[in-house]
Amino acid sequence: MTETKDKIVSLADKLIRVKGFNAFSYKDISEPLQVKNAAIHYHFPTKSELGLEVVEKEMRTLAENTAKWKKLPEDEQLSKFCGVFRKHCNQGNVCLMGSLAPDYETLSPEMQEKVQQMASAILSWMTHCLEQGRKHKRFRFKGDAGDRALLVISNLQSSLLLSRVLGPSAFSRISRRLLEDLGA
Amino acid sequence: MTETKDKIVSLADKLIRVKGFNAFSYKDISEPLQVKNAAIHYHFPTKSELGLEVVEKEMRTLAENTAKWKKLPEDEQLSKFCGVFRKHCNQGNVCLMGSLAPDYETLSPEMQEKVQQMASAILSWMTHCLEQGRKHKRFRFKGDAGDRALLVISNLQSSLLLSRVLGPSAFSRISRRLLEDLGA
DNA sequence: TTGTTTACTTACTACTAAGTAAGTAACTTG
DNA sequence: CAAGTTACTTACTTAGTAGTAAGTAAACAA
Repeated sequence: MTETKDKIVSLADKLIRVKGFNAFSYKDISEPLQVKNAAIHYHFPTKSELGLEVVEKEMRTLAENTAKWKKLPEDEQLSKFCGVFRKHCNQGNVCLMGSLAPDYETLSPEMQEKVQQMASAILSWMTHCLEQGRKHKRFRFKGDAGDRALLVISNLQSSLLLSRVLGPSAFSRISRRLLEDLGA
Repeated sequence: MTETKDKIVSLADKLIRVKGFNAFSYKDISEPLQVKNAAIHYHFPTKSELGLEVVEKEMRTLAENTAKWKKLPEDEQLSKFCGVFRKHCNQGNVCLMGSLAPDYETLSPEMQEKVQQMASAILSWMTHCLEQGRKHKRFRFKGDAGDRALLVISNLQSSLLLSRVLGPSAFSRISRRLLEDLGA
């Protein structure tokens, strides 16, 4: 991948998180990178294909991270996962899911499918993490691990959204309560 | 308020929830209502003013509902509140906060302030509900009621977003766990 | 009855969006 | 060294977008 192509994807990622997929334009990318909008179309013929690459990159990052954390105790794995969200919070970003889910109905079928895949990947990792963590007495919680995973993900996702509106304390209040509830 | 003006606001509300504030256009309103786009500008000179009216209407509805529920036990109040979200889920809507928070940075200062007010109103109602509910032994939970209120709101908000992507079971799984956790 | 307001329409402007066709300079490969 | 490929630019099209100025028919008010 060329330098420019990388920069386009990174900037698109940032723009999706800050402004939303439908609100950013090619000008928001071409101007700061000092290229013409046709240069973006050269690398990504359509906006949808650019969006796909952003989501795919995020999924690769998730896979890399979880692989890296694999040998840690589950409570520490979860803590690392929260750390990714904290970092985004500090940078004024929301998570990709939190940005793309509201726009879901306006996305191309290809992007819809990719977003679905990302959601499933996150959910299955979190489910596994909680399940194993409970088995290893790192977590204490009631009910199905899959249900609990949905709760944790939804809390982290919304904490970034609410932080936008209510200030960054929303994130820290939510994430702290979350981890305490799990007995982590 | 005239009939047309009412219909414009209702349709804008639906469009914000389904497509997002930046993704809907005046054509999405003028065509189904069989008026010209200038008619919308007559009632709402700018898109921002239309958005403000949608949020204000939502805040009035919230105030009406909570007033109506005031004498119910707190667990039933919360159940009614969840019912509003369930209804939206069934209609394929997300909540206004869930739709407007990701677009927050692209909104006019006036809309940003109004969205903030809405978030504060929801949070303060939920906090009061949980606080009183715990006092009246209707709820059991650890920690500050305000923190818990943030968790509940963030779960409901994200449950609608995730339902878009993962199907409506996400809502029911999250809301069921939520209520069980509170001992409601 | 005349003047004013309400609720629009007609016809338009200024702008921005994504996307494309053709050209080009530099690098790579046989 | 020639041919092709890569990574763009130039210049453009098409199709929207929010928003506006001027006109109008009907209802209402003095």
